Amino acid sequence: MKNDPLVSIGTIAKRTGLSVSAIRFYESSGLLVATRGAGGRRLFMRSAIRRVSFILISQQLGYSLEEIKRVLSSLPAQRTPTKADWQKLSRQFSQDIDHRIEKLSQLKNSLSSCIGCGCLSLKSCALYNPDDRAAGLGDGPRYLLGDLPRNPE
Amino acid sequence: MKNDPLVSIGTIAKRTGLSVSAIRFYESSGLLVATRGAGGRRLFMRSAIRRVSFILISQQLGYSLEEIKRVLSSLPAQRTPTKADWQKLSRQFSQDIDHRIEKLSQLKNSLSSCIGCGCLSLKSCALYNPDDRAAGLGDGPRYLLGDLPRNPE
DNA sequence: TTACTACCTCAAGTTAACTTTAGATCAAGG
DNA sequence: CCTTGATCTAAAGTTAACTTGAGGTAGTAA
Repeated sequence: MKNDPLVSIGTIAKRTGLSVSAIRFYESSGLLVATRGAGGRRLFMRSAIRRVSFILISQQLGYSLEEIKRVLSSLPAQRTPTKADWQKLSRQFSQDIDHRIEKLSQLKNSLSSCIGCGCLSLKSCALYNPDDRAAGLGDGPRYLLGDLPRNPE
Repeated sequence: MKNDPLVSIGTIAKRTGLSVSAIRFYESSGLLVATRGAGGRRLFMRSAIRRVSFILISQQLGYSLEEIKRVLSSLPAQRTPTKADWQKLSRQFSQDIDHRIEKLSQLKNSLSSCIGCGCLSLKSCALYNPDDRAAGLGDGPRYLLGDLPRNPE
């Protein structure tokens, strides 16, 4: 049993720290695949544990389940993914992490120049108005960090 | 009007890129304070723009509105915050950013050692089982990255 | 005067990511 | 044989963070 290639939902839950219901939910959303055994019970390949791990890490990086699903769809659902399969995802992941680190560094820099300026002068604060330090122009919308808007009104 | 100390909700919306309804929502949740003018219209201090900026940035860092509210509660709600007021928050923020950068770097390291190991051997993968590289012990739950669980079942 | 446009309130709707509840099945242990 | 524990399904509930809708007021432009 210990080395059975197919494991129960409870095992996945214990090994990943997730709830059984969450794993059921992941399966029903198509993030995981399971065959069925006696009495309709889900049977997962052991590699599903790794898949769940990947999902959890991705979530911490801020990906939605939909996005994760898209990324994971490049993995073979049927056979156990190979080294090369994971390597591809990992490289992509690594780049994304670099991206995030860079964004955070930028944010930190903006923040310290903001401390410098005292965060009081709206016209010169780098955090408030990053593209427009020298300008003092009109008063249209100014987005923060350059990656909004999110405004549909 | 341009330098009026009190501004309309529409102005806040334009300057922050947020929707009017979101700002209304923030006020009703206690994240922003407004007085009322003619016909019950909200009047915000100009400093509310900065406050909203702070909220947006914090959200990008993954804080919930509740947490942000807690942090912002250390700012004076009535008078316009001073340089020192913002500096305190900024320093705290900076530390948090450092923290996140460090976590991401760790993640990236784990990831590359995982590429090294091929992500196939569950017993030796650093990402899968960071605390337990040498061990090969029993099969209790193993959490990722050391900061779960989130499992209430 | 008639349109706009910006604003108001209150209630209900939305989406993501799960959890909870209720009622049923099934294998193993005492 | 009976109970316990793990599992199942289907449907409804939950929380955060907003948006949308309905119906109304108020000031400004043609």
